[in-house]
Amino acid sequence: MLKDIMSDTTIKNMEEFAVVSGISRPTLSKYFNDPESVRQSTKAKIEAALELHAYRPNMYAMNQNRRSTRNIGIIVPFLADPFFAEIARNIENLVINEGYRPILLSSHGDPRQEVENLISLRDIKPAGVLLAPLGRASNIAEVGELCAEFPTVLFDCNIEPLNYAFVGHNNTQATDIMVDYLVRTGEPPVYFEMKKPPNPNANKRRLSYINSMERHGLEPSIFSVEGESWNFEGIGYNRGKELISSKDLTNGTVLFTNDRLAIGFLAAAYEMGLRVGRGNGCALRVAGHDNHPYSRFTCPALTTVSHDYDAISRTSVERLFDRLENRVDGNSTNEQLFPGKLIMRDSA
Amino acid sequence: MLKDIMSDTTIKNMEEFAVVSGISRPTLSKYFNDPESVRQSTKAKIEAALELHAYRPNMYAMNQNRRSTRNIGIIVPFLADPFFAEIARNIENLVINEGYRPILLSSHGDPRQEVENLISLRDIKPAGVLLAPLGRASNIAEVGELCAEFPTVLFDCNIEPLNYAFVGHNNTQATDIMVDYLVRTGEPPVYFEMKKPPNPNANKRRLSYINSMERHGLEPSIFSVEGESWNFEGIGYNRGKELISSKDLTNGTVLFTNDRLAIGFLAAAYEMGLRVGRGNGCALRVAGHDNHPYSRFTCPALTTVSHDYDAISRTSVERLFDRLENRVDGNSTNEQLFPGKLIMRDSA
DNA sequence: TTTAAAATTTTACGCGCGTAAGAAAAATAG
DNA sequence: CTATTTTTCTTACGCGCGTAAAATTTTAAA
Repeated sequence: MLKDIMSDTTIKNMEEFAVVSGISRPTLSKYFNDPESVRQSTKAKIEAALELHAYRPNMYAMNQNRRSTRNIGIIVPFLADPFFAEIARNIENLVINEGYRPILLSSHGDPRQEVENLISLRDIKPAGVLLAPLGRASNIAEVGELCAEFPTVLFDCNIEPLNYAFVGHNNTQATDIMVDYLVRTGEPPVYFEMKKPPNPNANKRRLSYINSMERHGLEPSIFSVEGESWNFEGIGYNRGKELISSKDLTNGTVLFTNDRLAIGFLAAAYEMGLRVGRGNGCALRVAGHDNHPYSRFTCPALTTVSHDYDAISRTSVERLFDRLENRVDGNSTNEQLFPGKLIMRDSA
Repeated sequence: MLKDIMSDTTIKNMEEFAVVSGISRPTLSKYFNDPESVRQSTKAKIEAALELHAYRPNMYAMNQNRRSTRNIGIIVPFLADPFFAEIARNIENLVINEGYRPILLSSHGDPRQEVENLISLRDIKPAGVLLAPLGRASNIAEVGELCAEFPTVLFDCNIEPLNYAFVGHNNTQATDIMVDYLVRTGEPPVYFEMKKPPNPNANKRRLSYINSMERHGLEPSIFSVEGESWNFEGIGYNRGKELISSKDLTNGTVLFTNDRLAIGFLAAAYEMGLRVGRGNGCALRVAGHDNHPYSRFTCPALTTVSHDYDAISRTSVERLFDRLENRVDGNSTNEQLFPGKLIMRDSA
């Protein structure tokens, strides 16, 4: 590349770069740690030399000696879910903008993988961690140790016994507005969820559904279906087919605990000729929860409740950096929730 | 944790662990580099001590001095696409099984981000790299430098001028079997693609479509739609709506250059009351390409061509490790393609 | 049991950079 | 222009581990 052509010598370390730049090594070290910490004139000299000689400090040597690395560990439960992929992308960018290096790990829906991630995260000595736990299957003790060892912010899914910094979605309020909307606009909803949901958010949602229905003077009715994996669409599809053919679905509205189950169910309904939607001639209304990236493209488009993705990712990162840079007075509110927003589409 | 309770001393480095384990530091170093390289009896001693004292070598100190790190860089163009998320997951696991540490980066569909990734990858001094480039927007020079600097295997999308190790999907053959199937079973397909596809695979597919049609003695017909982002579903949806309302879609079958465009189109068709499928009473057949994880759940379920995901990810990793462990005679075939498989569902 | 081979220990140096302390130089204030 | 503050330079040591070489011990072979 250009830089190598212009310089006959290849810079191997900071010592050599000190020679060609005419700046002493300790000052260079200071510059690379924070470019603003040196005089403007020396900064200019360094950057001029950098243009010619293409040198980057050895990351391993740096991180071996620094009090703190600039790594931020990010762990999500299931990256193949576009929902988490989007959140991870947001968070990554925010972390980079703070001048840190995001390191993204996915637990792939597997508790053992999550523990593996927790362990291997220690190897990189992160300055901080943003962790979205698997939930029910998470190893609480291991997560607790991580929180004790590194500044950590949990997001998306809390582990309540830990009572640790958490930023997430207000499942109770979000479910409530959805139930309210459904009751106002048609048949009251029955609820569709997994018997053993991987994520405790599901419990909050179920409870909220029940409360909401009772507040409306209506009888809650819940389908709890089998299935333990993260293959939610598949579960929604298979259980949906069974349910539809069993004719148990007497009611005209189904509220799903999350969009991915609803996506699977909609495919099943379509295949079985069951017309879903809010229009005339529709046998069934369907609503979801999460505003999954694909919920716009279901048939019909899925009515759902959106997380405040933006606020949640932004706040998670902010809270972490507040702690890293000590601009926080210890124990602010542990749990920080953002309200959901009703997304009205065609399915309900 | 248990280990800390049982040992009064906290092990800070290998020196201290040498004392408590009764094994010399150089031997420990050897063990941590390859547990099988020491005598069974000493291995047992070390692992017994490890049970009691919970020590892990400092990654930064290790990697500073080792001839080669055990990091494998993995770069994918767009992780929020479940297609790539799935491939990345496969590859990650394979890399872990080889005893290496995968480091996953996403270019988020942005060429600048890709260059950033290429650069920041150098910081971790990877032993090898598995790179799925953005394609048309990729900085060929930068990718070329990476290939020259580290053992690299390209996958999913080749950068042909580089003529480098590549493992991918046989777009030509895959499109061909789809056209063949469509011609045998109904109206010959018109082709739907983006005018400026981000990925050169699209060019292969278009060409194959044209050749295939001509071989059947049929007139190729192509809709090239606008749109430059990676928001394929949105593009398929919006252009689909236009196309359907313009009545330009005289033909009864549409073959999409990829599933994500088809997913968006199917949503548009549904919304506009256009009945898609292969059965009686259907106005239009729709087929895709990729066997995207969500293609099972479209309405109707999408007929498509699948990549041999498994073979592609496995072979990519194998080829990389062949080079890393020198079990390869230099220049085997550069380009290695795996055939697609027709997935017959309800949309065509 | 003797001998050769293999594994381990001892000793010692180096990797590239962080960082501390005092001296020197440069910028700013008076 | 001198005094003071700020920044840089020089010097030096340490981080935790890889690794080389020679001495020593252990194991396997004869």
